[in-house]
Amino acid sequence: MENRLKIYNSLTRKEELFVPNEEGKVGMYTCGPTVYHYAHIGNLRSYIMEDLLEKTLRYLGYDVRRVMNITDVGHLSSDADTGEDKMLKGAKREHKTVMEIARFYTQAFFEDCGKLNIKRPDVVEPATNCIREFIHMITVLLEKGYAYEMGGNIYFDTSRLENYHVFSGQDSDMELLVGVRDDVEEDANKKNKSDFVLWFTKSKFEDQELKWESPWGLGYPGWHIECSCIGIKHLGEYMDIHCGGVDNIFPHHTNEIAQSESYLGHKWCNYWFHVHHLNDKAGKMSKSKGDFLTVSLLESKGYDPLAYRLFCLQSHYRKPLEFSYENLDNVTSAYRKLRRRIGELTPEGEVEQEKFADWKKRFEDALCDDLNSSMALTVLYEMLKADMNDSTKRALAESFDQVLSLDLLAGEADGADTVDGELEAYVLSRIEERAAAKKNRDFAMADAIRSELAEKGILLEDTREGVKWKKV
RNA sequence: GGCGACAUAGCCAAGUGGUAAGGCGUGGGUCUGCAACACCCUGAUCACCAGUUCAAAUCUGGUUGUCGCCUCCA
Repeated sequence: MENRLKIYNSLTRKEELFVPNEEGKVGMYTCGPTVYHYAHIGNLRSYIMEDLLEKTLRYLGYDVRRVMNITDVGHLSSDADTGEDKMLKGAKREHKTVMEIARFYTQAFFEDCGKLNIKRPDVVEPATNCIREFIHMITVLLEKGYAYEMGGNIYFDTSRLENYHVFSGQDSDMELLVGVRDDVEEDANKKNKSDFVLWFTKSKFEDQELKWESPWGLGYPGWHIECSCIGIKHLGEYMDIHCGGVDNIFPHHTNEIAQSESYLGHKWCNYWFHVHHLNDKAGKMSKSKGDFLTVSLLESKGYDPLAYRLFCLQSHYRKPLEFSYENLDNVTSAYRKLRRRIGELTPEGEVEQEKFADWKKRFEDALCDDLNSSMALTVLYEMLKADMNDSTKRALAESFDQVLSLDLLAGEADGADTVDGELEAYVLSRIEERAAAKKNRDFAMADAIRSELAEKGILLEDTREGVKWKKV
């Protein structure tokens, strides 16, 4: 097959033609959530855009295998063995065990993803499932001399690498710059400032719940080792694309590359895909400051989660995006109109194959241009305006939706699905009475019926095709 | 202090050398008993300054502003 997708590669800092290791097949890895709390919509932006990448690859015909880890242990709030494990913090907060917390928030995460039409990765692997693999990898790194033991912990020795800071223009000078931030606590055990922990046995906080036996004593893994291990476990020694939020570039992805390539002895992953942040007026959205915006919160305010998906798709994944309710209102309105418009397409006539192929190509071209989702949406709008029969438009919308995943064909709910038969019969009879009243020009009666139904949550609308109603 | 990104109409946003896509909103109109829907019409010279060029939002240099990373973060 022809490789057409151009994608920005953080590693080379250039847009490149995507060429997988094996023709037609893609091994894709995504850094999953640390399941200590709900995901906020900023976290979810990354997963939406990664979902777009995965679906674009599938749409273009690639056989994609996607792997995601679940961080359920070993993610300290500081890497210097001083912070508290995030999982443990969550458990304390809610008076539950770490495993209960992990299970609960893992499920919550996938529920949120479901609402946003984010496809579940082919493989989802919790870190606690792979302790044996972590130990193996660390053992090999020690044997090869890339790691050392100090003060009870195992560290990766970054001085063994010629090019540790693979992503940035920063190089060894970095050494001088680390620690500029006041709040960075340093671990005296490290030989080099950029070294990082592979395995902890000594922890300053004693109540770490999850510990495993290892050649170096009872302990638990460092944060970075899991993604390397899980990636290699399920995708082999050569990975095509590794995804994550931009904030993962350093130190997480930098460290992943360091340990993976030292372990494997060769280049590991060719393309690095990083999604930029969702900000609010105050800047970067986070769980510790400002509003904690979750999918459930948006729903409770009456927003459709898919309107948020459209909100993300309207923008480019490599641009910071600012969230505000004003913007979301804009998009909600656009989303409602778009669905209604597509829902009104009547599937009559044959699909015009030539035009179908032509518009499909235009849609693919937009996506192939470094996932220009905004342009892809424009293609959708232009397609709807183009000179074609409804069947063709409908078929195209359905096709595009394989990637966009906006439930474009769902149209406006007509109410019948969600309302029981008795109420439906009543509503229909009232609509008839109203029609009769209108015929007699008794508009007072007609309006009275309409407001009575409105109080029951039934909204009426007179369209050219007759009265439409829906329950809200 | 170091590294990096971004700056296009009220809002979101495309466009990387040839006189500014698209969406939402606004205003006007058609339709309608009214409302809603739908449809039509409606808007910017691209942060600022200097330069390169026949030609720049698009290239170069500078200025300003916003944001991110520099061991919690998607």
